[in-house]
Amino acid sequence: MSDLLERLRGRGWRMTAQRRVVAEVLDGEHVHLTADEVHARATLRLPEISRATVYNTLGELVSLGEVLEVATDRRAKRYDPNAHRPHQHLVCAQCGAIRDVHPSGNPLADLPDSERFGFTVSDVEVTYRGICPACAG
Amino acid sequence: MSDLLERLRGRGWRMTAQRRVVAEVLDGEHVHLTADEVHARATLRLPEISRATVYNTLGELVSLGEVLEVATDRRAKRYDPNAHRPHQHLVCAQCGAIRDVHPSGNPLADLPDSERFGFTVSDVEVTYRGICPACAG
DNA sequence: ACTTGACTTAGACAAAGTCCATCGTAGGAT
DNA sequence: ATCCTACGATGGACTTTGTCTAAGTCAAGT
Repeated sequence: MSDLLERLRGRGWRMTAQRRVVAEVLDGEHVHLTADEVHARATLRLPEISRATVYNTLGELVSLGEVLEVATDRRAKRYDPNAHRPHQHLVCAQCGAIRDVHPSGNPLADLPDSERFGFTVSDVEVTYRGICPACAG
Repeated sequence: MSDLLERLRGRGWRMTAQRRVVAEVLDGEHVHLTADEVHARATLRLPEISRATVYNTLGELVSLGEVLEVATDRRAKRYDPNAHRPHQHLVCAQCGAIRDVHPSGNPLADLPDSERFGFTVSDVEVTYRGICPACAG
């Protein structure tokens, strides 16, 4: 799926070997990688790529709306390449595994104006927590 | 409200000056403080209290279910003394301010069995994001 | 092919939190 | 009231995750 690369090129993204590799890593595996995991995988293809570049590129992809940042705790942020279809996350409290889920309903609509305290609310993030089948034994 | 201190003592918590001060700081202000903010306030009453002790005590309070940890991004975790009444959070994307909110509806019910992948789902955390009035100018 | 400004790099730096060896003390035992 | 001792506190080193900077490199338009 080099749709991603095409879209980026179409937006005037200057294409470099480093950016291509980072985009391909994210596009290739639909799992939720940390920045360091992206760096590790990128290094396999482009051994000299730097950490800073991986962070910069991930940040750009997030700004462009091509990738979502998922912060479930104070550990490393994870990057979710499934940005085009809205979804929420189901996290195993024991092993940390993450699955994309698609709940019914619109949680934004559940927050009445009287509970918005003057905020301009633009987004809602729902994290379900539980025990995955593997951990439940 | 030294209900908290009473409860802790009743549970066999060994009472020290440091723990009392941390518990009082949390119990006194129903805002969402970071560990460093708790430390700063505790230091006013007990100047020699260490950071490690504040971290340890906060961790114990969380384990005991008296305080909730709120990790909204990769900034510092915040500690929420309002653990007895279920609620969700509204976060300012700019300054990080947090408000408790009470949405209508039950998000747990919005996750159909077909989207649970065999997980035993026990909890859901909803974070609304936006810009607070102060940051909006 | 040249030029230029955007991109990359290594490493220093920073924020938040954890770990550890050692010292101190709360609270039961005497 | 004093003593004991296991539990708690301390400060500093360390770790993890991420940001910043100055200097070098290169993609792409001309």
